[in-house]
Amino acid sequence: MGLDDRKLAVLRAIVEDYVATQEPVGSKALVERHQLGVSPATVRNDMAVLEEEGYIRQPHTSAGRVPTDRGYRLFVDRLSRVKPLSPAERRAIERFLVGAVDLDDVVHRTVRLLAQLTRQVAVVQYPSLARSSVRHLELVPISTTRLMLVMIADTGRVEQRLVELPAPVPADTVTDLRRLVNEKLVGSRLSETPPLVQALVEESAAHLRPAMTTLATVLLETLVERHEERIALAGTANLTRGGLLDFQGSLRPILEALEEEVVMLKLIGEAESTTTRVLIGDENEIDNLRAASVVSTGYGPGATALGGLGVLGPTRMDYPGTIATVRAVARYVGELLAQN
Amino acid sequence: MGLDDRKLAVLRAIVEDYVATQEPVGSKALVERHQLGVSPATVRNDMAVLEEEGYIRQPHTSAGRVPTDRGYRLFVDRLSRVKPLSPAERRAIERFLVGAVDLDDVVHRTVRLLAQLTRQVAVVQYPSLARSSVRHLELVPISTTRLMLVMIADTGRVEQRLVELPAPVPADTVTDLRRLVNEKLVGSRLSETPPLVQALVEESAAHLRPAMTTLATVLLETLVERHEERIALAGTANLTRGGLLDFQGSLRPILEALEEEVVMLKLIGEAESTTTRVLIGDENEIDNLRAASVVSTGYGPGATALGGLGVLGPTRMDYPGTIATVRAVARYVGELLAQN
DNA sequence: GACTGGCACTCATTACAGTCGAGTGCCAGG
DNA sequence: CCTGGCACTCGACTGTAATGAGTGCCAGTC
Repeated sequence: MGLDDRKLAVLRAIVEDYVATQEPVGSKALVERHQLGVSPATVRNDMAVLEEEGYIRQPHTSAGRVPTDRGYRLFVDRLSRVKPLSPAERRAIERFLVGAVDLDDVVHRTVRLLAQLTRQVAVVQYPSLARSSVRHLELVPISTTRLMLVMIADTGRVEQRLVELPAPVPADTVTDLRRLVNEKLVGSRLSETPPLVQALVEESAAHLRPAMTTLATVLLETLVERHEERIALAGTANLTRGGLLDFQGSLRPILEALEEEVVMLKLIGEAESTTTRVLIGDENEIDNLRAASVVSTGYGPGATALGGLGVLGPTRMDYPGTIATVRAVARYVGELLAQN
Repeated sequence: MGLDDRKLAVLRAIVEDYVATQEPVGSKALVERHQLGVSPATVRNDMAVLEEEGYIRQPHTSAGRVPTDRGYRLFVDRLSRVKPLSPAERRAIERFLVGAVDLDDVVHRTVRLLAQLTRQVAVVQYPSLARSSVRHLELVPISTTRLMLVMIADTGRVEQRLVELPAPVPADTVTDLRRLVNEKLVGSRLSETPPLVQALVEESAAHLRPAMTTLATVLLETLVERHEERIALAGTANLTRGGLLDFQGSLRPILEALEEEVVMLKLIGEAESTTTRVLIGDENEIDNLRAASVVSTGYGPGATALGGLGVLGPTRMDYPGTIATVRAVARYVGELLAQN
């Protein structure tokens, strides 16, 4: 497959023009707008090759060319230069994230910021519980047979669960329970707690045993096993930009996918590290998103990811700009969380 | 304005047919589907009157009639009979809400349930902080100069805030602070706390004074004053049902409005009681929602509302069914929260 | 006075034909 | 290997005609 430099330049030009104008681009328009130094006819020949190789296609015979998913892929991998953020964007990021009062606030601000900067749909995963460690456990008596268990993670996440005790327990028993679980569990990663919890139950004094057992069950079942991951969304209105040309006419499948937390988590939460991933069109494993592209990355202090974030938009998107923005936001959020 | 019984029957028939078919309804079709006992010509005369009074209109001269917002209003106020829930729906509600592990879970399940049953966009407000009372306050030391303040409300809501202390405080000071704030504030409604907090600061011993002051500031500023209200959304994909006929072609304004928490809160969170409100089309004060209708109600254990919930859909919606569902879900949620 | 059948009229929708032009593929020549 | 030229394709647009659902009105009937 002989893709010489000029053919690549043509592909790049096609992608850039198409992203900008949203209209199929013809050979004549190309040579006018880009300094390719050759005639339209030559470009046409190059286009024919590019089409044969599957990088571009014609919507209909008498129309210009449009990049295929494969074309975008090549563009992203080899043709796009990193686009540095504008000072304005840089400032926007900083300004947006100061003054956040709690984790919820940080996440909400982040997702809105991301949606605003990229003008696409933004998704931010809350710091994963599985990768957090326990900072404090609190037991608040609701009644004599009910406790509220509150877990505070080092990332700032707070989860609460109602615990129905098998028998009434006096206040000082609650105090004992609280002391014990904190002594044993504080500081350890949530994924490492099961044996510790087990030990807690076995070592606990007889009068604490029943309460401790139910407590342990709630802890393991609702916090560790089905480690609740959460996400925040913003910018769905951006899906309507570009008329209904993007997403082949219907927003339905996209909106459906966005509402499935599980799906979204799979999409942006899989990353263990802070590398950036780009999924273009049908590279997507989720059928509903075959007409969309996703740019995602992990964020966290250092190179390990606490969670993922990303944006979703039409395959016809400004990849260099989007990638730069997603990375920048992730870095800022990572720093912000590291401060806590 | 002589709207005799038959004219009202005609209006009802028009609304019902139009909601069902989504197409302008003509005089002939009407007499065929409903037992009106008169000829099409007579119906036409009635229609002419209804149109003159502004209850229906013609999209174009040679088309059938479509209800206006005013027509829907009359229908809702005087013509619709309450539609009892089907046993299947009743069961769905019960099944959906058991097994919720915490407040977040309750809210998420509720909003999804509502979206599913009504096949529209559902909005659920978290129990309002302003109307909650304090169940417990916890202070977790992060470092010697940082505390995490965790407030647990009687509704199950948990809020956390970071407190930056002016000077390092030893552990037993934190214990003192914790005891003091709990003694003073537990049990009181959040809206009543300001004087209590004020008193706390003034009465506190000299060595606690500085820490207590900042603590009080955080409490008042981030929890009481800008009482953070939160909402959950679901079912946005339902906006795309009915093609793009509803919402006059663009989902844009609707999606934008849905993302503005403030707007949504105003829409569904204003109700102080558990009465049901129906806003039809341009009765809506929010411009973006002039093409939509909203059915909302307050929910809570008794007649006072802890928060609001509702659905948003096209003006052409099944009002009786939607109203019944919204009420039923609100009642169940109210009961569920009362159990905590 | 209220209802009805009949009839002329309106107008969105659909189908069809024709024109236009952007863009292509191919080829012969430099 | 590149280029100018040329025939060709086909979507977009325009204009016209046919279709038919639905109406408003009127004269006649109960």
